[in-house]
Amino acid sequence: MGGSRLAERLSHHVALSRQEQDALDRLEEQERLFRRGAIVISENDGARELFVVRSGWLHSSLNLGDGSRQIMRFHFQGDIIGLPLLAFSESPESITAVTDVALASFTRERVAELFDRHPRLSALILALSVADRVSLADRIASIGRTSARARIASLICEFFSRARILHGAGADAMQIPLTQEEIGDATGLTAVHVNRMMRGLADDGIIERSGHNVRLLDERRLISEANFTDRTGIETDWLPAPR
Amino acid sequence: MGGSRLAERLSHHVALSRQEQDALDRLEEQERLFRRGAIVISENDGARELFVVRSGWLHSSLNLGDGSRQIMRFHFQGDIIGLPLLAFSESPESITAVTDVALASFTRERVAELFDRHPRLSALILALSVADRVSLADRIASIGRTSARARIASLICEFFSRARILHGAGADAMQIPLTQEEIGDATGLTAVHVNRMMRGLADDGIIERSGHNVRLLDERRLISEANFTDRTGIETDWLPAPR
DNA sequence: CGCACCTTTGAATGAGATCAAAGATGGTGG
DNA sequence: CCACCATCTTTGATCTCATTCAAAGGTGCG
Repeated sequence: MGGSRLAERLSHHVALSRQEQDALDRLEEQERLFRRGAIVISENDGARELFVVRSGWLHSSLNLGDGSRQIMRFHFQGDIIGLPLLAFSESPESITAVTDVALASFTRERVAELFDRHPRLSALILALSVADRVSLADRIASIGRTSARARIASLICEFFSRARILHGAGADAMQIPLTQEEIGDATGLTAVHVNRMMRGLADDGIIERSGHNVRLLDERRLISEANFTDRTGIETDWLPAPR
Repeated sequence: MGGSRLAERLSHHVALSRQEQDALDRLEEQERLFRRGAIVISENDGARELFVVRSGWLHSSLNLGDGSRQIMRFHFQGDIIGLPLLAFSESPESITAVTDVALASFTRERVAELFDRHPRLSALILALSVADRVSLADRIASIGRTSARARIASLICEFFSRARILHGAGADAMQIPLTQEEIGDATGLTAVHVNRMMRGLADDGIIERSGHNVRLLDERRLISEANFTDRTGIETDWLPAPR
């Protein structure tokens, strides 16, 4: 089963005290499995729990009235999902499992306890949430002000950058278990146009594709076409003392 | 000078203890003024302080390589700005004063103190930050999946909804001190097209314009065309006990 | 009063959407 | 193990919404 995935994530940034480690372990006592395609939290549902991703890919999305969908963000191991529950009783977004996933669930009362007892962890969670917000802002700029090709390039950059946190820095190839429709829903494009753009990137020798595997051939060019900025490192020197 | 604007904002949601009130007042000891157009925080600058907006409008934006700009979010009285400083040493975004503004500045060490001493305020700040994130997500859906007309409508809805928190629920008219270029930069459109869409909304009897004043004539229709969801109320029953 | 900036309108262009249909892939049950 | 069916990818043709380019009015501030 292994320890807390959130603790793993946080310990990339600070050395956790034993008490902090324990508190985080307790958050992940409840493990739940969902199949590929399962809806973990449904838009406008009274959500009751938050989750930490233990393994797998998910996305959060918004369904527009006319049947179209916007995917806001993808979630990986160590991510906290369902944070909107801290502000709203009905979930503003749907969370869907992209692959089979294992999640650890906990209530917001657990979060209250954490804030009460562990100021440093609380501040760190705020910092992560702020970093997440900045990524969303980057996505807005990508969708609002760049070409279809740049949006696809940017999404690929983001996937590599986030995968490298989990699986080491070197990798130049990875599985992206998404359909072109999902990529379109994340970038504000149609599946057809996603296909043309990905083909374009491959034809120009920037990436190589086979099935859902993507290899970077010219990473520098991809980054520059995407206008991509890596936002993985976060600042921790200001945090309050651990308990 | 008056008390803390952040305290005012938070007291819409919970009754603050005397100690909490005092802690927030201390955050806003330093008042600073900026003229319309001034850049408060510049992208890629080593930012050193956070701010609470005491009065005026600002926006945060990202400048793309090719000279285009994306405005992520507008900020009003009681908003905390510069939160990215909690995660990044260099600001990922620029903050610009849209009107003359008064800001209260404080350091992240003050935030650390707050987390150490006031778990309920900390949790509340996280909740506000999460609510802000949800608004950004709504904006992504608007830009990624809706027509130019709907994006403009949605922005107008957001302005009214936020203005009503500050100035009472009834208002059906307000000043929107933005140029059409700024509206375009926020919605991912060109100024020319913003003009056409606003004219369209006015021609169809949905809004009425004179100068920068906008009056709602058919609010229901505006909301429905915009696919707008109001996200102003936030949940507070889960928060830890006050100190 | 004059100049800079903003708004408005028109005409031409273009990026991405839509519609349609032919391959490829893969999971399921027989 | 393989055949079948649903789903996904790929490609072509056409259309449309928003951009671009251009230029004529407004507005307000110094």
